Amino acid sequence: MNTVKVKKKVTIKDVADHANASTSTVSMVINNKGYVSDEKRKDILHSIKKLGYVPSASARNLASNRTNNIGFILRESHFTLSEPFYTRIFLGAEFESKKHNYYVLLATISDTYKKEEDTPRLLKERNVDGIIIAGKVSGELLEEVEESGIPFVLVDYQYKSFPYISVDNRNASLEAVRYLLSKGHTEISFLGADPYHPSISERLEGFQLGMLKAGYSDTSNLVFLDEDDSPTLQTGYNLGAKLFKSGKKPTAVFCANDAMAIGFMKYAEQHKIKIPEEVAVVGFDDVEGAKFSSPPLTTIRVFKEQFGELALRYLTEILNDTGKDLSSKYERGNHMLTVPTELIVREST
Amino acid sequence: MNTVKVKKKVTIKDVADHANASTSTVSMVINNKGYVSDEKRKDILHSIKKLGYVPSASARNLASNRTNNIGFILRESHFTLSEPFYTRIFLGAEFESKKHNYYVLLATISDTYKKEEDTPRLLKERNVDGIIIAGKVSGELLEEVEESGIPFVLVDYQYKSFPYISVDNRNASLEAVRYLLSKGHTEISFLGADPYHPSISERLEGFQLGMLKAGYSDTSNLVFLDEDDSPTLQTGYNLGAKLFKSGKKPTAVFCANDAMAIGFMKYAEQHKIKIPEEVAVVGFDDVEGAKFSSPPLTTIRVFKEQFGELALRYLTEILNDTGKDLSSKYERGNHMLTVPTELIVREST
DNA sequence: CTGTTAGCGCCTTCAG
DNA sequence: CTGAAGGCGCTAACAG
Repeated sequence: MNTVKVKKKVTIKDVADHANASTSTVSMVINNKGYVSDEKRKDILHSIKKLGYVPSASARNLASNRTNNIGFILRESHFTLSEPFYTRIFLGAEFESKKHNYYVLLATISDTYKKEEDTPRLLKERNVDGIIIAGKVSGELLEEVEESGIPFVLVDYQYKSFPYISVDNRNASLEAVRYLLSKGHTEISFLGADPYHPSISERLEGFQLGMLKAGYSDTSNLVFLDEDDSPTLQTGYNLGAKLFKSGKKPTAVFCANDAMAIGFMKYAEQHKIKIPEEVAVVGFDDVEGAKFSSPPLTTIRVFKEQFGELALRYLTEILNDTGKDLSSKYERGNHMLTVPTELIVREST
Repeated sequence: MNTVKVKKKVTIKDVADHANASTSTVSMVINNKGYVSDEKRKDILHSIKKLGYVPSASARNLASNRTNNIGFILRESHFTLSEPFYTRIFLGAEFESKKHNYYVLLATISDTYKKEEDTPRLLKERNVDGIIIAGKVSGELLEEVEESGIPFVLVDYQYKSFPYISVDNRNASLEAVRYLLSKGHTEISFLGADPYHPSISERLEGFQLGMLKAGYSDTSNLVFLDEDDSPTLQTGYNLGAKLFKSGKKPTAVFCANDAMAIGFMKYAEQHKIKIPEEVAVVGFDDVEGAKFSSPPLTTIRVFKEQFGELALRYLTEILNDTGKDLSSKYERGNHMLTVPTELIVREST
């Protein structure tokens, strides 16, 4: 048995006594609710500090029927990716949660999610007030979450008309194209994969829009898509091969993401194609490796932490909905919030 | 305002009524305490399932004065490293936590920790039953945690005589040396940095021990240490330069970690030194990149997830200490648990 | 604007 | 071995 130093727990009652107030007044002060005279409030705050009072989470949760927890659900494989994309999103949420006095509970799910069986404990036990779901996950899980009635938001993924937060892919791509055009490029190729993924198709659309605005209405023979594969290094490499073997000679290539861009550059390097002299390359994401590729990659930076921040803020606003009409604030069509991006120019252009 | 589907909450009382038992009996069944007749237990379990009863965390926490949370404290910079070392440790803890019905609350702290000011909320609010601290963190934080009286354990770090879990560095290094010896190498060099870090010094000791056992008692001129720097790619590169310029001609190099090993191989590649023909290289950690280095690196795999698992299990055992003498189980000297390793042979040897 | 008073849902003695 | 009853610390009406 351990000898544990138990500083006798100080409760709300102790504070009330010390400040000559009632527990309910103290409660109001703590929760910033109702009206308390300035003087009393000051007394109470003083007593709280003096006694070192810290409210018991379980007690207030029990009484108020909240949990003060936000769930963050994520596929395990996404979490351990060496590119800490989702990790940063989580971090953003965790950081923001401090401001709103929530705790973030992380739940990882396997890639082969099975309804019921794999239901995250925090959902089963309803131990959260709201849920953030990051990245592509099983539709079954999403249905379960929706059925639970717990407010939730998707991040970097879309499904049905569920609320979500995404990168402003179209505008970002548009900016990239404008930049390339401004550097004098006109033969610009787009390399993509998994074109049915919303993010990818939006990036393609942004590309097409940018070209269209510059007067290039037909880009079809400049777009290279790998429909079967996902946008990886290898895919970029393969499409690079395909592109050059097709006889096309674009002066610039815009890739659907950094991984593909880096794969493409690898192909170029091995085939003595000089970057940026012969072909300029732009990626998308600004992954850690983009800075260290050779040459360092010009790309569109996505502010990962902001994803998490926004998601958390969105939920807290719903949860503390004081009657303001949130829908007017958020629903522009069924589109939700977008996180900003920034073009980072390095040496590949 | 949302229309929320509220499946009326089913409480322990509902279960008790349904099963013709009292709430306390139900409670006992849930918590596996006391004696309940088999028949009643079966009835109760049946009712629980039938009604879909899930105990309320806050209620039971309030009543039992526990939180059912384990805190996981980690430096933010460690968390977002592109090598998901700590992320995996966290994952291991999270995974194991499910078995013990705990939630894991992650708290990141900045690299410039300031007592009081930066104290993680979960500590301040005492919202955890136990704490896992991963990686090197500020001593101030550690003192605070100790003062709190909350049981804790360090992972991959040591401080004073606080309980910790580490890699079995000595044995692992010993194994690496034995392996190299078995391949006929005798001139084996050790490359290290930050030699005052416990892990590094233990690896060096393992190396020395291995050499000693094989009859090479003096390894001093085979050991290259960078005292000022940490074991990074760059350090490995630099020590490679130093090694070869020193005129030494080892046939094998054992590096304190993979980063250094990869840096060393980069130097070798640039200077046309063939690996493994001229120099065999062994690393330590088995980072993601080890598989993709050229050549793929022979190294010692550390089971990251097990760190988290062990840490969590250690805490739960302390927390549920039923009177068994834990100290006898854990304290071998002040040394604590170690996670196993495995030699992974690839093409660099 | 402040104090009184029920519970929130569960655990835990303590009789029976 | 089982049931009754009190209380964990706080919030939320409701009086005053």
